[in-house]
Amino acid sequence: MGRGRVQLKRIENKINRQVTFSKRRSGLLKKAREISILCDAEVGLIIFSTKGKLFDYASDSCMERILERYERYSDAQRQLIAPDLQSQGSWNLEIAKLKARLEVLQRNQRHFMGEELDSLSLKELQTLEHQHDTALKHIRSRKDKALQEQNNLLAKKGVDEWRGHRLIGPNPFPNSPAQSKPDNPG
Amino acid sequence: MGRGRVQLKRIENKINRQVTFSKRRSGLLKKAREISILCDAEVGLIIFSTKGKLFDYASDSCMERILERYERYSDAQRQLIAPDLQSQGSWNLEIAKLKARLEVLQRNQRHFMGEELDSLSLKELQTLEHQHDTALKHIRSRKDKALQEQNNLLAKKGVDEWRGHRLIGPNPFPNSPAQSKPDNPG
DNA sequence: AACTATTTATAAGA
DNA sequence: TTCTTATAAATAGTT
Repeated sequence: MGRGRVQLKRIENKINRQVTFSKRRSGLLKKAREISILCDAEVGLIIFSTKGKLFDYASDSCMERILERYERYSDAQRQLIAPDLQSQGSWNLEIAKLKARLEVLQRNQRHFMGEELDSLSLKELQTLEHQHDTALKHIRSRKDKALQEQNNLLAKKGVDEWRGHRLIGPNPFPNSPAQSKPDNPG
Repeated sequence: MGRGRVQLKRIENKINRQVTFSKRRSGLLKKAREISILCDAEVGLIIFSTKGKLFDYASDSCMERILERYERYSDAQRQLIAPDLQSQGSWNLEIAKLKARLEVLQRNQRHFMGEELDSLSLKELQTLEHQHDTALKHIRSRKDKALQEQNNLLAKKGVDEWRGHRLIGPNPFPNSPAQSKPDNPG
């Protein structure tokens, strides 16, 4: 709906993707609200942006109730395989599970930071090294893009200021990183 | 969108309501799918009809994962805003804290793996890059040591076999892996 | 279910 | 981000 058809595939341009997300998000939330009111339906909508920000809508009854109902429904369909092993003492169990997960994650993180490496086998070390290489490639690529964007912005902004002033050289903004930031609207 | 405006209130005619529900439901599900694909967002949509029938959509990762993430997010937020102990006692609080912590760690880990980088600032990217460089140095150093040790072991084994010795039973060279100096024939 | 007159949503541009 | 506008899509009422 707009000036041109759109293919159903990820929008590669980051700016466009962000703008489209913003527009469609509000459209989707609006329609969720409409159907729930017009048709007396219970609706829960959860949206996480790429950046991990949450947007949600829940009809009259709160999201908690809808999710509960959903899980009851799912459970019912799943035929209730596991009965009531968890009722009272489940808190301890859940805490234990969470702690175990935390433990594993923290250990992983230390390894990623290059600590506690003695506990790793040669093969694990090689895997780790490879993961770093891959991650670094992504990070550098993303960083370069960010730099480029910043430079473009600065250049655009700067051109006007330079007109009528002295020109120092062909490239007024050498690739120096985040050091020189003029007014950065935050 | 249709022949006549529609007021945002429950459609009283049952038949109309049912028909509208059916049409709008498919529209809503379609749009949920579109935004998740176009904008690379994680979307979960749950619809219960008046009659209690369930319709839902979840982007790539299953609904379970989205709901989990939603609850982690909510918990984390609630934790930040109101550190209230709920009715059940301190268990909930502890679980909430652990979950919030997990959320942070998992996010970190994704960044370490070179994922979800869009949410990072240029400066954060540079820090991340530097951490990787440091970690890689440690890992490579440790790996090289491990390789050396392995070579030493192999070399020793080779020498023994060369001499026609058979290593059966207890290790004649108790725990001195790195130090071992096989007499070099040469 | 189809059809179609209209209203809405929204892509692109400013 | 916000507004504007041309167009694509969705859908209300009809058949």
